[in-house]
Amino acid sequence: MTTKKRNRNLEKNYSPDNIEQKWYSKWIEAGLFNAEINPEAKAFSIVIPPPNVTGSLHVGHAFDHTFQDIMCRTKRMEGYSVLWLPGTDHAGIATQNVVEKDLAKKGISRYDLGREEFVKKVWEWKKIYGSRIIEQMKRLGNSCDWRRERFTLDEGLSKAVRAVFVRLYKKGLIYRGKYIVNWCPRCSTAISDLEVEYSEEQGKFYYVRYPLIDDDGYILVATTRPETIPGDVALAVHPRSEKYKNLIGKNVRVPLSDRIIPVIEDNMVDPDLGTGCLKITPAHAPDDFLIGLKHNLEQIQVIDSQGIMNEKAGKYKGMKIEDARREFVKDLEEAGLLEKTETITHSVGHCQRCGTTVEPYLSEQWFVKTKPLAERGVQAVKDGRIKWVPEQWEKTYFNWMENIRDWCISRQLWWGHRIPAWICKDCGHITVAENDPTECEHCHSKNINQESDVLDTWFSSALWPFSTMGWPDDKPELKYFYPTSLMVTGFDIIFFWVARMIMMGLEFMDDVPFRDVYIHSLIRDEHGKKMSKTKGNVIDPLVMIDKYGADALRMTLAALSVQGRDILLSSTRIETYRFFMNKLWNASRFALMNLDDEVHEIDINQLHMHDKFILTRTQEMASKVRELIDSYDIGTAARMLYDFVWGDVCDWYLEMSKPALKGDEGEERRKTTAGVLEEVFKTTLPLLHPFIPFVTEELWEAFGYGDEFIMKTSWPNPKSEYIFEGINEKMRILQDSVRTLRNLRAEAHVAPQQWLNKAVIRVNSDTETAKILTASLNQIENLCRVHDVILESLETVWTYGASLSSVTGDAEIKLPVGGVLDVEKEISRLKQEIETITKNINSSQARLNKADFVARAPAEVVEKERSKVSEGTAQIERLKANLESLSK
RNA sequence: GGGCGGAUAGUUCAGCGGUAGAACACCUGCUUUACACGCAGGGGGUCGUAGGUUCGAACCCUGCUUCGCCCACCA
Repeated sequence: MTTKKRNRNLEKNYSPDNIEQKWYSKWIEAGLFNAEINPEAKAFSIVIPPPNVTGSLHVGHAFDHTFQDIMCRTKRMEGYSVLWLPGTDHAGIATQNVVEKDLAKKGISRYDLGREEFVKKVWEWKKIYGSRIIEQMKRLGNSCDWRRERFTLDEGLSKAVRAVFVRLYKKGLIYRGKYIVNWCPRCSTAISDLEVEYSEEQGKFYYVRYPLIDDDGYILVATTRPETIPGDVALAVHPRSEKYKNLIGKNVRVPLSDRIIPVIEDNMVDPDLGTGCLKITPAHAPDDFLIGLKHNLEQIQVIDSQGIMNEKAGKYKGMKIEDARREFVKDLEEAGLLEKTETITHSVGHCQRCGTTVEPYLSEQWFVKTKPLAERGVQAVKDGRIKWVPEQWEKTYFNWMENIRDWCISRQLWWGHRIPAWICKDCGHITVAENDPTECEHCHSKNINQESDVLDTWFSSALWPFSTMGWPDDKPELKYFYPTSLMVTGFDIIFFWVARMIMMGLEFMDDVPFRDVYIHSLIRDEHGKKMSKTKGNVIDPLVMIDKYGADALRMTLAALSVQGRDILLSSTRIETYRFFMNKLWNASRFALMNLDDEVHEIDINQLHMHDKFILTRTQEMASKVRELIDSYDIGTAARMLYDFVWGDVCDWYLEMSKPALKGDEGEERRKTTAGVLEEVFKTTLPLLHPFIPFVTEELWEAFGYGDEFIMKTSWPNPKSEYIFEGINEKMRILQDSVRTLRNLRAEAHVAPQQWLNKAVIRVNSDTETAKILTASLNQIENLCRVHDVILESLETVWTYGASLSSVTGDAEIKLPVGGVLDVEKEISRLKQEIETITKNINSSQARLNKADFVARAPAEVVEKERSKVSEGTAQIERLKANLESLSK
């Protein structure tokens, strides 16, 4: 005989406040999140998508983390050795911008401080905000191995970044060159194609005349950027353009200047766009740049890195782009060179971080040659080495990877991994090395300077799955936990991050970075709007945790999670799940009030139908929830648990167990019922634990199981001795009868607490229904608050006087009401009921009348229709008999 | 220009081939000793639209309407 130390003094209402903090500290103390290399166990690993150190955790993170935590906790319970590796991202531009903004408040610019001082300031910022984010993760309940926390700019990762850079460079997969890049004049740095966000905007097409040399007339060119005309070096037309064929090879004069430029042909020109003639400005437009290279044209830069016109722009020097444009157009007009303007909508690129209009800018930059890397990445998914969930994202991935362009990785910033390249002032040679060189590797001059640019922040993120585990050193962690099992992230960073991790993982580990990648939807507000600080519709997870508790927030996010649809979150939703915590708490409180210290065995022979029902359902939950979680469907799992606890356990089982627990059914029944209750909670709490870790741990202890943390228990295996075939269907008959009788009570306006004297259930005595109901009469009396429920055959002569009647299945349920029956109302109710059933019979009959249906539909479907007809017909007969007796 | 996703009760969403479900909101009645963070009951939907496949369609296929997202070098 075992006994447990139960805590029967639970507060009446659940309060998460102290409980969550308490358990989190205990878990940490006990080292329960620590990932250990255990050759005996299978590994399960996740590296966290490192949040930016720029701010605080938002509800999107909370969702992301809840999902990962549910996976990790479940896998631990399933016996895996689990690593959930946490960390944060230095977030290059984003962080530099916030710190700069912060400094600007004090009137300081980064140039005032100088590079070294400024970077020091950012590190100070990182210290404060980075640790704040970590604290927030802990409040959520994240079961990360904090001993292994990493930062994308820490020493180990810097080593990895350098190693990767050098190896890619030596392999020819990183190159440096002067190209047109996307340039943010405000951030004063190059950005990658992905960091440009396009939006449709109103703009103007200026139709400009380029006077022909040696000929009368002019060529008309449509441009949106007249201020770049001083940078023009040619006009281009399509080689097969009828309109311009004979102008190829002629020369024109650049408007408002003396420069003469040629008319060339190039098939990149779209003859149907604008006037069909394109002005070529290689320094300020990507296409023009390519055409310029092809035709060996000069690159004349007229706008500088700050978006200001330079000396090549002549009189416009010093003007901002917009001002220069206005002035230039005015001058064109005065010179009679502007034919017309036309309003158009075109898409304009903006800097992802600051919204400034992006300029195509010619500059010296570093690039990753992505094609060869991408090919392997595509192959890995095609081979099934990486699985996308939901699968649809595979297409998006392929589409991008198959059309990938080289990745501009250099940033003219101060915060980030400085590019490990040293440029020799004497011979110009570039030395790329993992360790700081002291001399030029080519001419051995000591006169070398390190490249001042830093790397795109995503460059270091791309290495995250292996750099965090000690690469390039040969660490046992790498062997054991790499490839990681799962990557959980949003679709917004599939290209930025997921694709690049795949490429880098394959290149440097020769294996995929993760087996499965789960892409979840975005969290929006209750109206479907994207949450943003400016809109003021942000739901702060920390505020929600303070208000409702972390468990409630987690359960909400889990239950709302659906594949392929945005998630709309509101605080009333969280409230619903907050109520669920209380429900679970009180159900447990009830159980504890009725459990002895002694743990009672379940005597199978003592079980009633509802005991068998709840035992069976409990075992079903153990296997179903596990299956759902293993297939990443945590939404269904959470909702199923919610319904099970609230519906099956609380609404039905706890109510039905009351008489036995009170001792009304004898001591043996009391003990067995206690045993069932114990089994239900001992199994269900662990199933709930991954979703709501805190409250389940607290209850686990209250039940007296606290010698071992619930976190450390194994996932419950369904026990076959507690699975009773067909019990759910049997239970349904009881439930339907109860519902029908309760409905009659409500019809009769009987107050819920009032006990009625008598109710009658009439059913043929040799039926299954009769058998089930006979065994459950006490339960029905109890659940419906009727002192005496009488079961009698349908043939028995009716002797109980005026009554309300209804039917369910093959039973008729009657509630005698003495002389107070409202006959009129009862008649119309019965008629209504007859009508509904008749409609159902008719639709079933109509189907059965079709030969095709009977011939082609599966036998069981046909049989179901037949029984619906026969049962319905019988029900109508009974209802009609009741009607008749009323009409008399 | 390509691609993807959504359109189901007042609202937010499940369901994805066999007679429409949940939560919230709403209505009726309740201090039923686990829980008013609750209990019991109820009203409310021709499942965007037009066709097709099928014995049978909210569910599969095709067009259309509509909302949203992503990609692409419209000068």
